[in-house]
Amino acid sequence: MSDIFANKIGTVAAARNDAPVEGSQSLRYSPAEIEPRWQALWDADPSLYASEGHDSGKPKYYCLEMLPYPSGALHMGHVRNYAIGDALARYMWMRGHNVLHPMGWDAFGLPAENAALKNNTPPREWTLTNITAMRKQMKRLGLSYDWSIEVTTCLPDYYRWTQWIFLKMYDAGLAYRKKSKLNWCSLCQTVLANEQVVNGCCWRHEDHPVEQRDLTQWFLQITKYADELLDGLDKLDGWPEKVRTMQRNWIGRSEGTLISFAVKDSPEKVSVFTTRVDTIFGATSVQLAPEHVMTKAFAAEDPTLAAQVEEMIAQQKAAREAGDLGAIEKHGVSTGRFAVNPFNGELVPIWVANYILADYGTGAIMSVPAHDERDFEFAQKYGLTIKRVVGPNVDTDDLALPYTVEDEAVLIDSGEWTGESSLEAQGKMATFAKANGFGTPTVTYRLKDWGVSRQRYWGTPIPMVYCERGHAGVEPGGVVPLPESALPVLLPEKVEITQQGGSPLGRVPEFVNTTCPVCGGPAQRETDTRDTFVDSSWYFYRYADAKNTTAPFASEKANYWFPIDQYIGGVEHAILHLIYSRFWTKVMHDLGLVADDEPAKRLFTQGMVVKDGAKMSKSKGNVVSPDLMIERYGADATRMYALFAVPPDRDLEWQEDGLGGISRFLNRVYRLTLKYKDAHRSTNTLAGQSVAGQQLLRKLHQTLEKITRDFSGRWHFNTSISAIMELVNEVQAAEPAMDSEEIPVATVAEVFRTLVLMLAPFAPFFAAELWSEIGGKGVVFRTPWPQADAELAQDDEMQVPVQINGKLVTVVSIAAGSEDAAVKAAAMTDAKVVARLEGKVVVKIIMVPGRLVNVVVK
RNA sequence: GCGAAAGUGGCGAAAUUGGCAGACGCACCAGACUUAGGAUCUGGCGGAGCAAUCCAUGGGGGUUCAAGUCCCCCCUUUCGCACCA
Repeated sequence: MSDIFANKIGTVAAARNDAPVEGSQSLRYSPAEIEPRWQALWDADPSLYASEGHDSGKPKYYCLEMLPYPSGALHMGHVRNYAIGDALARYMWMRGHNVLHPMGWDAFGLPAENAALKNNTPPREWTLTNITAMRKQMKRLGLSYDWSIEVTTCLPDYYRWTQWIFLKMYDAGLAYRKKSKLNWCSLCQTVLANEQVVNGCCWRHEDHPVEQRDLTQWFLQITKYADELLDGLDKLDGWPEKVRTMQRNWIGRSEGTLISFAVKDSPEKVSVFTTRVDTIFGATSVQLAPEHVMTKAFAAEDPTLAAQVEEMIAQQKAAREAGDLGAIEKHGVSTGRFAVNPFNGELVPIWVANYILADYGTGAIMSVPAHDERDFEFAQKYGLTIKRVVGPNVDTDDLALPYTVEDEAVLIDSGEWTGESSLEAQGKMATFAKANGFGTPTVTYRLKDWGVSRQRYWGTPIPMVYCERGHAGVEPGGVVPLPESALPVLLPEKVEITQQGGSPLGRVPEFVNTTCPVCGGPAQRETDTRDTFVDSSWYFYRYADAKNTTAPFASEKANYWFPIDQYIGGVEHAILHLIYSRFWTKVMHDLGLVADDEPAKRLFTQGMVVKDGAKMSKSKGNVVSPDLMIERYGADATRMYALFAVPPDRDLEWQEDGLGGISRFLNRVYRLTLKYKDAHRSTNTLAGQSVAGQQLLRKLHQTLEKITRDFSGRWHFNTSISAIMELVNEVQAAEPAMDSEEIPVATVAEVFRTLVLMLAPFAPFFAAELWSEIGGKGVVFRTPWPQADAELAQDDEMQVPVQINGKLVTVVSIAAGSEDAAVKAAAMTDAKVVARLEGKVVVKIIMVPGRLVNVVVK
């Protein structure tokens, strides 16, 4: 490839018509001329960014940035994300890796339908047009994606396999249909997963509260993997702690006990979930959620209670809609009924309370006011009994309540368990409850199964039909999965999209009406489509084998590339995409499709791009267009600025003036490189080295060391780039010495060659241009990364600060590697030090080898 | 309320292990060159002071020969969670 490429370089360079005047101070590099020229060249060679075979002998490296939604235009957040990924991918190539660096489109979703309504353009057309525009922008930015394996989730060659995996999940019992209460966004006209509800509002409409609706929907059984998802987090030490914590909280695993309380004068029992069974002797009431079945049963016999519960539910709904659930005051109402504490036979009143969540645990609790803050608050309000049963020791009298400590606490007034430690009692009492048939140790999760049905058009059709008449094993109207041979279930093109409720596909008879694949009788297709987060849960596997027409991918190919070595994206996906795709990977692992059970070894979440202190958004009017920046300063400068301004994990405050600085820097490099380009052709390599030459080489190798270290470690590209700037400042200062050849020509050549290579990951067009100018062989970003020479980087002198009582007095210069005694002598004989020591008594002298001398005086 | 991260010049920031606070860049100031340019080059640029020197990393305490960095308390900002029994 490189030979062909070198020829192309020659052709283009020769064809250029604006050869700059060498040595001119006003020489300016023109990104507008350089960048499109190289872009055209790269675009014409699809093999340029393609990964090599598995037998390439190189270590593999899978570098992945999160795929965008094709909204129509890249924003600065994208540019930043991709600039980071691209620098890394190019660097890994130069370090001799076989790199997979793909890009695709998360192309299903509601905005396409909204656009269709607004502009009367079909979603498919709108989406594909946007993809074309954004792909062009990415190319303009010079991003090194392998476009031959591009993945577009809304095309049948992709969603066919999303359907296929769904069928596998159905077979494995992981996909099921159930009626339940679901979050409904009236603006989106569809249900939402729990993960898509933010502060009680829709994730797409931040100020619009979701409603609860009873619907029959498809679910994926992510809860089956709750423990695996949780335990897996411990091994993901290449993920930010913040993301791991968010996922742990989201999963919300909680170990406890189910305790069954008998209801007085009733055959019914009420089951409560508690993590503190050790406090059960202090239970002074049972609290039911307003939506609890027993609440309903009691209310049915008691109109007053029914009205009160009704009001409670209404109030809660209002609070949710005001987006202020947290502020709602606890209140409740007694049912007049009693439950029996199975541990001591005590009768406790049954209440209904608004702070009991219907969908967590059993929707009922035992209330222990002395040892739970919420129960305490509630009991105080209603004057319920507060009975203390745990304390630091058995004799404690005065104790501030509620007392919620469980480590180092012991039980009081708790029958045969009195005096036991809380933690031990928890185990023993659960066992006792189980042995006596009124309790079970239980684990509860906050995580709920993932509702994936959406009442929208622009999504992956669900490959299921409902057999009208039914047949053996299937009742009339029952679910029948389609066979693999029926895939893909194509999304019909001509669909009227309206804002009215119900799935748009339901209004397309040709789609709905079909035949049952088992009995051949009439059947109706499922008309909901799937949540787009399903599409993006496995897209990165498809890159490994994007053209496969007989399977989602060949396992052998996926197993070569996975896990992803570095995944880069925004933190906003911490518990959406990133938990779904972990789940999906575990499922595919269990289905035998992939070897690993985690998709990505390392995750990096970059900071936001902000302007005037706020996230860029159209509504705030503070959006900076990448296209405009490229026009003004070029893609290289724009990308480099995004990396230079701030470390990649922090928020970036966009300041266009800073971009001007990068542009000037590149200009300087351009002028200098061209001025000395003849050095690369010089045959005069015999000249000896001079002090000035040695100094320049030292700086060069120090810079190289630093950048190499930054790439493998902290990714502080801002300091990598400032190190290159420092180097260039020194090169510029050395101009006279280079002109006079005091610095040998061979050294000049080495400096510029290395400089261009170091710039290649950050400014690819620019580096390619200069590489061709200095006669570099092959493609610059496939050229091996230069090796830093530790010996050349070694300083021959060191600057040792000298302090008196910790305050800096002077800095002494001394030969590098000098003995401590010599450094001490140099410090103590320094004129400034001598003057300051006059009349003082030296108590001791602290020597930090190679770093500092501190003289402690009295 | 709970949890996490952060707070350093006019601005973005740097300081790898407790060891010269402010690298690099922006803005600004002065100068040079000029067929005036949003070009380039040179120098300056935390505060006070003529200077020696002193003060300074959100505030207050502490540990240490030495603290932006470690410990304690407080303030502010951002993010996440928010009755999860």
